Amino acid sequence: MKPDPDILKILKSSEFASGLKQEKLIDVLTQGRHARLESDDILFSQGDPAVSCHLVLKGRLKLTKLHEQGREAIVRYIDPGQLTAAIAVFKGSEYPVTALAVGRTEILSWNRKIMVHLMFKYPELAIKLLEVAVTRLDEIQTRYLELVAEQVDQRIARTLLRIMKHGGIKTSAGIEIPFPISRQEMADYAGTTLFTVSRTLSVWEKKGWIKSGREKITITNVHALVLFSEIG
Amino acid sequence: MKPDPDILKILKSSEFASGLKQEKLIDVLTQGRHARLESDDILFSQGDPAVSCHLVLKGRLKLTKLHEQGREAIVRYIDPGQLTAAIAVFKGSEYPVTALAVGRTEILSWNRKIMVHLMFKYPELAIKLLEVAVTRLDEIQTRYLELVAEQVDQRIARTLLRIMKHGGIKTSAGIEIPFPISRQEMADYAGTTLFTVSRTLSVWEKKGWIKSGREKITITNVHALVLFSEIG
DNA sequence: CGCTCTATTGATAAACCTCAAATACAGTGG
DNA sequence: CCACTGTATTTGAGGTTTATCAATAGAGCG
Repeated sequence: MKPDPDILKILKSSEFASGLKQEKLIDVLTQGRHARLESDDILFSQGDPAVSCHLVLKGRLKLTKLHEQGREAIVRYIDPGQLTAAIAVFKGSEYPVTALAVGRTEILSWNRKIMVHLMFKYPELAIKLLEVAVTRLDEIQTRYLELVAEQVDQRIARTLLRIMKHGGIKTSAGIEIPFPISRQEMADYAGTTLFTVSRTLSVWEKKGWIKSGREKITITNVHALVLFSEIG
Repeated sequence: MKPDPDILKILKSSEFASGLKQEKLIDVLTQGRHARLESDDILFSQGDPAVSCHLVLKGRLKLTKLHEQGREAIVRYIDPGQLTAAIAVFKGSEYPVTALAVGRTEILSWNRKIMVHLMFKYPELAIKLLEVAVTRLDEIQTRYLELVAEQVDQRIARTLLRIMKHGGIKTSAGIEIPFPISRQEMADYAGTTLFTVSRTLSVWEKKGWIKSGREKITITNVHALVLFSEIG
């Protein structure tokens, strides 16, 4: 079976397998399983037995975690070249989050058995994976601290900037979020309510920092927003 | 150099090296560096270059993360047999947290070079380390969600139960926390203020769920507390 | 016994959530 | 092209939770 050169290219520059030699990359690639997801497809659900790791090739995954009493938190987005569900490397676990496709999304997946096999074959892969896990750990710890220490509007600013980094595109008007994002989603990401998000965005719009519409946001003054996210 | 049999035993049952064969364990042990810390000694500080991983042999480490605007969060405690600072396996990073000894504490440390060498030599070590990182990730994600979704008193209940699990000891009166823990520390762990913790504990004391004194807590009704932590 | 550090408690205020109602927007089918 | 329908969003009022501040009490230590 010939490896798809496009996929190989993404794999090569991914956080998971960058640095590996060509032949190893091809081996890793051919042992994975390629899949396409439609928008809002659920790749896996919180509580399912964790069987596979997934690398995003195109599109985006949204990881959410649900609390018994109804509230939902967005854990993070997984962009092209990023890996998720490293937990699948260990048996007996369940996915702690739900993964949902944001727009049409392509992924490459490896099940546990293959993953463990690959890691014993190429220890550098295990180290890469470890690096991914540690990075994720650092990020969520930072967000945890922000949640404890900062006020809502500051957190909303950080949220908006994070979403921006996860795929904002430059336009003449500023930096635009290219996928639909509701106030509710922003609230789930920032740990607040859609009302508070709405109010806060209104204020920023009056200040000229952003332009927003229905499920659409353009940041017109990144600098001001960054400053605010850091100083409050 | 002969390995200390006591340390070998702890290493053998640790989350980091359990499952390894004796000779490998000895190899891992002898490449580590043993150190003793006095109470409140700082092992490493947030922002320091991350050079070593540490396994706690005796005692306990408290990991805290500091926010610019003064507030501090307790990220977790590291108990005997547990490992911390996996980040040290990668170059160019800094410790994202501060580690402080709670009581006299003994540790076994490996620097980055040795760690990477060991992981290439024994890939199962890399997988173990990955498992540790993933477990930590899951824990902090859960706490993140709790912080978003639950009220203070519920979080304080969870905090107390977590501290209990990290080394509570059974006495005739109930389960006692054997190391001094202030209201401020509980607040830093639960993401609130010492005043709110004090008030909440007072209420529980009146209900007969706990007995508390200066930097000392005994849980007399675990069941009630567990129930409350889950239902609110 | 006095000093210092921790804890308690009360009063007050700020931040933020909840709920309700009105409004804007996008897509659909006539 | 336009009315219609279902969401998404905005905005206001009011209430709750929890932080903040201040003052007091208690515990341990030399």
